[in-house]
Amino acid sequence: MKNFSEWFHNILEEAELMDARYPVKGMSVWLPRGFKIRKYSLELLEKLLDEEHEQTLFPMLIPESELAKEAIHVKGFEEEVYWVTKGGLRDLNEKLALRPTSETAMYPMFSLWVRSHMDLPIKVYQTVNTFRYETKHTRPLIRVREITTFNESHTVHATEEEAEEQVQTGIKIYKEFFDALGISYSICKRPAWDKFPGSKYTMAFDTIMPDGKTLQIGTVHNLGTTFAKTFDIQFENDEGEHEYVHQTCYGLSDRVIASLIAAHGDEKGLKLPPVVAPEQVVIVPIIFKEKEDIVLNFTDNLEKLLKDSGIRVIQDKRDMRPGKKYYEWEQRGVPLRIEVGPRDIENDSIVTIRRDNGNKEFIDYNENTIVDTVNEILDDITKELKAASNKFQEEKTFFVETPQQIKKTINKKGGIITCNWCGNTDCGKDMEEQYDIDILGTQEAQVDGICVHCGETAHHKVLISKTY
RNA sequence: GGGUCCGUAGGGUAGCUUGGUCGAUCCUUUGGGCUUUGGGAGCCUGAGACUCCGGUUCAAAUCCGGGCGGACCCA
Repeated sequence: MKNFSEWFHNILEEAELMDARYPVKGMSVWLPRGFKIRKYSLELLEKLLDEEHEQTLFPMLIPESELAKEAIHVKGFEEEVYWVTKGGLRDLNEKLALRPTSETAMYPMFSLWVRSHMDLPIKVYQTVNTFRYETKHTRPLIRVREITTFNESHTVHATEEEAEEQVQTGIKIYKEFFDALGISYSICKRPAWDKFPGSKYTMAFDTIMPDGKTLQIGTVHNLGTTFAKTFDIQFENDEGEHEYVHQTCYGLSDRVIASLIAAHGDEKGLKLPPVVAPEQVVIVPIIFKEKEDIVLNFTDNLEKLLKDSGIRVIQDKRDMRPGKKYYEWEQRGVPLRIEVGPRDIENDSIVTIRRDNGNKEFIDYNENTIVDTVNEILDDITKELKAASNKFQEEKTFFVETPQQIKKTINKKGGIITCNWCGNTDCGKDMEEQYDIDILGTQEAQVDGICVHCGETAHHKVLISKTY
């Protein structure tokens, strides 16, 4: 892929996922095919969350007074908040913010809900849209002004330990989610200057894009008691004393879809993991004059068999050359194509072509086993897509030991660089400036030696890259 | 915040320097018809655009000013 940016922009339109021509900067339209991918992705995620969370829905408007309560938090967002200032022709008494995220919408309510330790823990999530007035270059799904798909979980606990455990649970859920989609990732602790405003610390998932830059695709925050103190969320413990709660929150966004597209795509177009593909199988009947009925009878029957078993299948009977159909469905990322022509029917076989590796196979046709056969292939495609994505991220991750190597590696190979680091904020910010990169964060590791940048004793393994 | 560049059918473009030949080029898209179908077929016939406002001029897609929109670079 020569130019990822351009490829990404084009594929959204070519595969009929989104229309970015909506006349407001940073806002796009989900087209039916894109919306289905989004829907299947969300179903997968919400199923994982439902095991221990409950789904809720909070209002989109937040009064200025609530939004402004937590000083550090609001500072992190104030430059990108959209405001509603009028109701009809009248000025509102109090400005209302379009939620940039929902802490300040939810936590005043949590304060009402929590009375005793019996009310804890609370674990809720919602999937909503949020708004951020981005000033940098917007890009569909990656940097947008309306995040149309913002899945945010919020939990409330009696103890610090429980909150700490919940952070691990959040990470575990997201891992499972990304694994199911075959999206590779690295996890690290964001540096102090880049954590979620108001949080104790932030754990982040980053995936690597085809051009070597990384994209943040998920975050898990330990909020400590900051918000509890601001919004007065207290409970009565079993000794009758009031204590502040410990909170976490974690979220995912449209960027998951962006990384899904980026992780698996190639020059031909999308490669969709079967679990989220709007069409998992496309049947292309090869129709010759005088033999229409033979072929169509066969493919209609095949389509019904697959459909009845729950496979998302589409038969393409359009009056077009088969070649054109192949290109089109490949561009759209359908995992498996089945071709059936008169010749195959004579031989009692069908042709399968996998989108992930392009392999073409003639397989014997048996009505009783075809569903199993197709499911096996789809499962294998899922595995292969994930393996390929993980391999790419591994190959693009480099350990370096000198400042020269940082520059050289970033410029030549791109990707993620790991090295020893002192953990000092001044040193970190200096690195970001000097090497023109971002510090993603640190990972737990036994580190010997010195900081690659300042030469002090190293305490961490740090991840750095160019980012979106 | 500062700077550079750019706006021609749904998408991509030619024309602009040197105003007139533009009734605006080509590819793609798209309606209808014929024909055809094992990797983007062909033919016939239709559809579709000069970002907006003002100025200069006999004459503006083309020159000038402004608005709106977009891309990129720097802080």
